[in-house]
Amino acid sequence: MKDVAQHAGVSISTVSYVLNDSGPVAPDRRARVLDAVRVLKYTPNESARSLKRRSSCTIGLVVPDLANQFFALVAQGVERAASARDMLVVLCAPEAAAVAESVNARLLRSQRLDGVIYLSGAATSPSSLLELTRVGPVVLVDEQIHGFDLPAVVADGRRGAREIARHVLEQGHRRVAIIGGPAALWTAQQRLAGYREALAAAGHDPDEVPVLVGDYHQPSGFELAARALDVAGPQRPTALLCANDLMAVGALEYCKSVGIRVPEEVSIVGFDDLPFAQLLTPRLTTVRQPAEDMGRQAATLLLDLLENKTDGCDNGVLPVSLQIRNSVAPPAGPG
Amino acid sequence: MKDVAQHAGVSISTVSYVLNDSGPVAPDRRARVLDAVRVLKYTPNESARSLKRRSSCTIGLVVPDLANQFFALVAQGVERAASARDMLVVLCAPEAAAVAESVNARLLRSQRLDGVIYLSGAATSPSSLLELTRVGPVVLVDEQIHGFDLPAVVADGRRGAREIARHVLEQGHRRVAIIGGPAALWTAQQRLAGYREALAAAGHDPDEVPVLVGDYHQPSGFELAARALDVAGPQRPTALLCANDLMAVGALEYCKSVGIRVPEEVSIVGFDDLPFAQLLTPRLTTVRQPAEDMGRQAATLLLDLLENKTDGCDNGVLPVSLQIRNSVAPPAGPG
DNA sequence: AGCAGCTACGACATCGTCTTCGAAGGAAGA
DNA sequence: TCTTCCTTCGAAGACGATGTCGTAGCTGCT
Repeated sequence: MKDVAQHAGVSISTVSYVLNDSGPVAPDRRARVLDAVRVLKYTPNESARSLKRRSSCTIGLVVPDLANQFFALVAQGVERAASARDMLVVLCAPEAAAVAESVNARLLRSQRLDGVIYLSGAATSPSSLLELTRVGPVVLVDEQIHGFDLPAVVADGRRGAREIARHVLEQGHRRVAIIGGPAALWTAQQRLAGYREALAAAGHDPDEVPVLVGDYHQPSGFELAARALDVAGPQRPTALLCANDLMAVGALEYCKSVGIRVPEEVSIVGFDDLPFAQLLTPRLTTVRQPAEDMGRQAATLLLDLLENKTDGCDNGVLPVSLQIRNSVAPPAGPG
Repeated sequence: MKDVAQHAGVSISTVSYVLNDSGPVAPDRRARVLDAVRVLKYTPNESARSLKRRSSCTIGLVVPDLANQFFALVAQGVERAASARDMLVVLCAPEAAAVAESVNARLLRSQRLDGVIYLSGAATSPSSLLELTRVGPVVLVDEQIHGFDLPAVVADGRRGAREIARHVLEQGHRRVAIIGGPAALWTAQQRLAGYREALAAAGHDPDEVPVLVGDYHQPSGFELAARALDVAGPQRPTALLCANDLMAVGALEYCKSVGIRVPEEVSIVGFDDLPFAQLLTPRLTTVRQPAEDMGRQAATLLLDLLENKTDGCDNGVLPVSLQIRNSVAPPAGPG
C-alpha cells in the first residue's frame, strides 16, 4: 500500500480513502491512485483488514455429511448466496459432532469466522450450540432447538408429511407403518406430527400405527422395512411412510431383496426429493424440499444478521411440494 | 494477550513463547501462563497471526458443482484431510468458471488462501490457472493441463475404461457406441483412449465405433443415447459406453422412455460409481473412482507442498475398480 | 481585505501477534 | 572473588490496513 501511495504521489490514508470510499478525494487524485493500483497489481491484505475491522468476511458452514445430497445442495446454496455478497464460506464436515462444535467455537472466538450456518444431522447438544451463539450469530437449517429461539430457516416439513400421508391414505390404505427419523431431531418430530395429523383426519387412530425409529440413513431403512413387513397375513402394512428418501431407498431395496413388489404389494414414500428419487424403479413419490434455496436463504439471513439488517426473528417457512410418482398404488384387495 | 501476560505476571513475549514453543521458558512460568490462558478463555486472534505469519492456514477448494456427488465426495475428503492438519478450507462453487478464477487469484494474492485445490468440471483455461500457480500452489484433481506439469491427483481412468470396455466386449458385443465427455477434459480423453485400447485389443477398428461427445450431464446422456440408438436394424449398437454415470443415467432414462430393455437389448455402462449407481434398475455396471480418497490425497499433497515436504512431482495414480452389476448382458442374437 | 467555514489530505496511533535484540540473573571455571 | 558464558525474559518494532485528528488551502461572505 505504501508503494501505491508513493507511486501515486499521495499519502497512505488517501489510498485507503479511495479503496473504501471512506473519505472525500479529489477526482484526479482518485484516478492516480486507481492507476497505481492497477499498475502495481495491488491487492489489499485481507488479514490486516480483518485485524483492524474485527471481521473476517467469512462464515462457517458445518454439515454432517456431504455425501448426503441434501446437505450438498444446501451447501451449494450457501456458497452461492455468500459469494454473491463477497463473503467466503469455510467448510466443516466433522466426523464427530462434539469436536466440531468446540472447534467452531474456537474459530468464532478467534475472529476467523463472523458467523456460522449449522446443519445438524445427528442430535445437537443445545448447550454447546448456545455457547456458539454467544460468540457470534448462528443460523440453523432445517432444525430448531427446543426452548431457544435461534434464527433458522426451515421447510414446512409438517405440511409436507401431512400431504404425502393424505395422498397415500386417499389410495385406500388402511394399514400403514411409519419409518421415522431420530426422535431428537426437529425435522423428524415435525414429519411424524404431519403423518399423524393426516392419519387422524382420515379416521385412523394415530396411536395404532407403528412408528419405527431410524437414523435417516439407508441401512436403517432397510432394517426397519424388514421389521415392519415381517408380519404375515392381513396385518402387514400396505404402505410405508419413510421420513426421508435415503430410508425409503433402503426400504425399497429390502422389498426388492425379498421379492415384495412396489407399489403393487407395498407403497413406499420418502421425503426430500433427492435428485435420484426419480431415477429409482419405481420412481419414488416424495416431498420436495428446496434444498439449495434453503441454503441461499440461510446465508442471506446470516449476512443480514451480521449487518444488523434484521433481528432474525422473522422465521419464514419455506414451502414444500408433493411429488407424485410411481411408488404409491391402491392396496391389493384382501387376499 | 496483554491480559494473559498481566494475569500470569509475565511479559507478552513470554506468552507468545509458550504458545508457539518458540523460546525457552521456565516450567513454572509456563504453567502460570497456561493457567492464565485457561482462566481468561484466551484464544489467539488468527487474523493478527496470519498478518504476521503471512499464511492464513486456509486452503481454497473450487468445485464446479456440488450437486454432482463425485465432487461432493471429493470435497468431503479434502475437508477431512485438511481439518486433520488444522487447516481450514474455503469453498468456491462458482457458477461461471471465468469469474471464479479471477476471484481465486485475488484471494490467493490477498493472502487469505495459502493454496488451492482445483476440480475442473468444464474446460479450464490454462492461462488463468497458470497465473494462479504463480501466486501459490495449486493442485488439480482428476485433471491435467496439457503441457504443464502441475501437481495433480488423478485416478487411473484409462485403465478403468479399458477394463470396463473389455468386460462389455467379452460379452460378445460387436457394435458399440461411445458416449464421451467434453473433448477438452483430460478425463474424457483418458477414458476414450482406454475404450479404444480395449476395442483394438478385441479386434475392432476403433475408428469405426461412433463417439458422441457429451458434457458429462444427464440430459446429454439422454440425447446422445437417442442419437446413437436411432438407427434401425442390425447396425444399431448393442452396447453404450458412457464416460460417466450421469450420462449413463440419461441413457438409461432414454431407453426406458422408448421401451428399449436394458440390458437385454442394449447394455449400458457408466463411470464413477456414484452411490446411486447401484440403486438403478438395472444396477449400473461401472468403474469405481475413490472420490473421497482423491480429495484426501489432494489435500495432503497440497499441505505437503505448503510445508515444502515435497515437490509435487510424484504424481501417484489412484487405482480404480470395475463394478460388475446388471446393466450388461450378451447381445441378443441376430434378429 | 480579513475572517469564518469547509474540504481535502497527511501524520500518527492502533488492531493483536510475532520476533529480534539487549539485558539481567545465575552458574561455572579460573 | 571475578570473569565469562548461557539461560531466560522484557522492551520495542514490524506486519498492513483503518480511522481519527489536525492542518493547510480554498471559497465566500462581510
